[in-house]
This record gives sequence, C-alpha cells and structure tokens, in this order.
Amino acid sequence: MTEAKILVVDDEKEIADLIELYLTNEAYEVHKFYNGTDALAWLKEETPDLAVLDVMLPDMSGFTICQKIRENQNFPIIMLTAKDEEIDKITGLTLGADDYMTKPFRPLELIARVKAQLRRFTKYNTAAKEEDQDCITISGLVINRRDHTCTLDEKPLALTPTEFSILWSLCKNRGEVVSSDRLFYDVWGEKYYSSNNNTIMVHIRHLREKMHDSSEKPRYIKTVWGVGYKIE
Amino acid sequence: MTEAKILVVDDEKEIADLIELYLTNEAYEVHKFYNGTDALAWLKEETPDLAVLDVMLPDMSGFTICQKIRENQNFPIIMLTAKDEEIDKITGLTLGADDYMTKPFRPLELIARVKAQLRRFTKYNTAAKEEDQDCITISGLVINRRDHTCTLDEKPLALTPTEFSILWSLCKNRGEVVSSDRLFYDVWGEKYYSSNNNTIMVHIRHLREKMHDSSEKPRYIKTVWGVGYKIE
DNA sequence: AGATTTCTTCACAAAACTTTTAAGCTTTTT
DNA sequence: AAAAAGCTTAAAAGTTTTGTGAAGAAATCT
Repeated sequence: MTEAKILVVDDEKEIADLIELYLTNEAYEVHKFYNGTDALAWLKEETPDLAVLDVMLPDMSGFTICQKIRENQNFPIIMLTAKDEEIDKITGLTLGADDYMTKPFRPLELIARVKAQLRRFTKYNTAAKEEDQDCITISGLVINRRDHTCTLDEKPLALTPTEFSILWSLCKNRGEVVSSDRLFYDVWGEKYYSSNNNTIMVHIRHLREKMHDSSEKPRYIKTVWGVGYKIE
Repeated sequence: MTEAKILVVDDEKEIADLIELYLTNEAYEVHKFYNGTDALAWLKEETPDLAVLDVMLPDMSGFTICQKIRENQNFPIIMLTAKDEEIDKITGLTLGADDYMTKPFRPLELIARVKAQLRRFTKYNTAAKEEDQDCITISGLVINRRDHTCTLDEKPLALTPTEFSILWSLCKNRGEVVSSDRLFYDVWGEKYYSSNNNTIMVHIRHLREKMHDSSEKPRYIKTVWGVGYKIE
C-alpha cells in the first residue's frame, strides 16, 4: 500500500504532533485531531486505512470513537493508553481495537505496529469477521445463549441470570483469562463499572457450587491469581 | 549492523570524549560535537544511524536538535539529562527521543542502550514479520500475554503476576539488557518508581528457580554485571 | 402484600504473593 | 591485595487477593 491514510486523535498536542511527524516521515498521509468531535466529523466524510486513538480525550473516550467506527467499519485501530490505567481495564476495553500501546511509548515501535497492522489488514482484508455463536460446548458443559439453558454432563444446570452471564462470558473467552473488571463490564455494562467489591467472587462461588466444582482443583472455572478467572 | 555511524553532542568535553571512547571501542564510527550549531551543520551533510544528545547545550536545547532531526528523519535518538530534571524524563521521550539516560550514567549502560536502539531500529525496518504481539517463544520458553500462561519445554510454568510481568518484559526486549530501573518501570509503573531495594533480584531468583535456571550458567535469564538482566 | 428467589455487602479466615532484611558471595576498582 | 560495589540467597515480616458464611437489600413471583 502506498501512502496510506492514517487518522490520529490525541488531545496532547505534542504527542499528536510527534506521531504525525514520524508518520509523515514514513510517507503516510496523516489526518490529525485534538479531540473526538472533530475526528468523528471527519470520519463522516472520509475513511482512513488505520486509526491511532488516545483513550483519554477531553470530550469523549477513545473507546467511544472506537465503537462508533466499528459500527460500520473494519480498518485497524491502535489505541494509546496511559501507563497508570490498570492493564486489565485496558485489555478488557480495547477489544474493538486491534492493538494498543501504553504511554509513554517509543515512537519507532508505534511506527512498526502501524506498519504491521496495515500489512495484516491488507493481507486478511477479505477474511470475514468471526461469526458469533449461540451455543458453546466445553467438555461436558453446554451453554446455550438462545434458549438460555445450560447442561453439565447431560444434566440441566439451573442458573440465575447473573450466573448465566458470567459463565457465558467465561466460555466465550475460553482459554483466556477474564479479569473481574472485564467480567463486570461484560455482565453489568459500562455504567455500573466498579470492581471494588467481591460480588463476582460470590457468583463464581455459586457457579462452582452448582457445577460441583472445587476452588482448589477446579474442573472448569480456574482462578488465575491476581488476574482473573478462566475456563479452558 | 557493522560500524554504525553515531552522532554525539555534549558540551561537557570529558563526557563527550568518554562516550566517544567507549563507542569507538565497540567499533562504531563516532561524530562528536560540543555544541548544537556544529552538530546541525553536520546533519545537513550526513545522516547518522543513531544520535546521543545532551539536553543542556550552550547554544540550544538538545530538544531543539531532536525536533530538527525529526522534521525529516526517523533514526533513534538517545537523550542525556541531568538527574534533577525529573520532568524532562517524560518530555524528553515524548518530544521525539527514543530513550534517555540521566547523568551521571554508567558508560556500559549507555553502550547497552545504543546497541538496543540500533537493534530495535533495524528490527523495525526489516522486512514484514507477522509477529504475534501477545505471544513470544524463545527456545522452549513460551509466554502468552493474552491467556497469561507460560510453558517451558511444553511443561506449564506457574508464575505470579509480578514474575510474569518481569519475564514478559525480558522476553519482549529479547537480546537487549533490561536495567533494574527499566524493569521497575515496566512492571510497577512510574508512580512506584524507586529501585533502591532488591525486590527485582528476589523475583529474578524465583523465576530462575521455577525455570530450573542457575545464576552462574543460566540458560535464559542472564545477569549483565552493572547493567541489568537479559534473555537471548 | 407476602413469599420466594436472587443479588449485594460485609467481616473474617485462609491462601498466595511481595517486600524487607541481612548475611554471604562475586566481580570490579583502587 | 584490600576495599567497594554489585549480585545471590534465604527467611521473616508484611501486604494483597481470594474464599466463605451469613445477613440484609432488591427484585420477582404468587
């Protein structure tokens, strides 16, 4: 791809300018904005080949822009996050994005990632996004989102709505650690986002009870200390 | 890279000469200037592979040179700052430098960083390498940031969060020395920045224990005396 | 409304992890 | 060769995270 069009949004002027400088040196066409509103307005008229978004913007979250973009477009997005923001929060919320970097970052590394994403995108552009399933089976455990049922070794599991959501989130992200923050976000949504209680732990306990799973040597829901829970 | 061309600008003659000495010993081609004007003049004619710039110069700030360079070039820049300029640490990085060191510094560490930057730069510039940003494999050692697992010769390694972060940082910077300060910054973030204890050393020991690695003849985590640790 | 189920909070115990401390060892410098 | 600086080790002390039981609040059902 020659002279890809790149959208850069960051309210810290120096950083935005710096990124622009580096990208321009690499012969990219840079469109730079210091706030989300202007960026969104521009996005209505034009479509970049890639976007670099800061998470913290004065008028809106970079996540919001990311979501808006994903509503109808599929080009790569790289998010910039502050170092002090908890890493779980980042991984939890950067799902719509294709990559992220923590500030302060090495400009050259950003360039490298921009190039990598552009390569990846042009390469797999044709490949469709993963289709979402309604039923997941994990060794004896069957969970169905459509009719909201769950069975374990053929026997039905009666789950409460919250329990079901948590288990669904874990199954959907099978093999990955899902942090408490992430679970909270998945189940309760962004507005109730606060993880300063052990609500999730209690639900996990109930889930494990109903699944006859122990906390020490669990068959399904495993505790990843200091990180979260996972099912493999 | 053989015989990289390196620009050194520092008005303190002893320091500039010292840096030149060390770099020359490493077979680099050094171009040394005691002020910014001469350096900029030289930059109009030639292009180095890397630059080491002092922040405090008699005629202009090192940042100015840095910015001038960044107007049309992308080679790595390492800034030298006085110890008391705490804020400049960040500003230096964000204004276009790729690394920085506070004076007084250990010459060996500067060399390590020069090498690291050169390696990184060539790495970034080499042909398309479809690398997985979340999973690194180093001869038998596999570390995955996404599912937070680590295996050594197929066998799972149970790591604590801190151990995991340290090992990740070392693997991510594979081949280059990571100083204790750098590790501290990577793992704990800037707010807890203080390296006047041997916390890291203890974690390194635990890591080596779990990896069945010895400190005398380590397979993975190697001690680079006076500088830090590295994995190759 | 009253009963039932579900969800959240709290306090405390247990487990796991991190940091500190201190002593011994190795490398580098003087 | 002695001194200084840096690294390793081990164990104790401190902290954080997770698990559990029980109780009260909120929602749902009858």
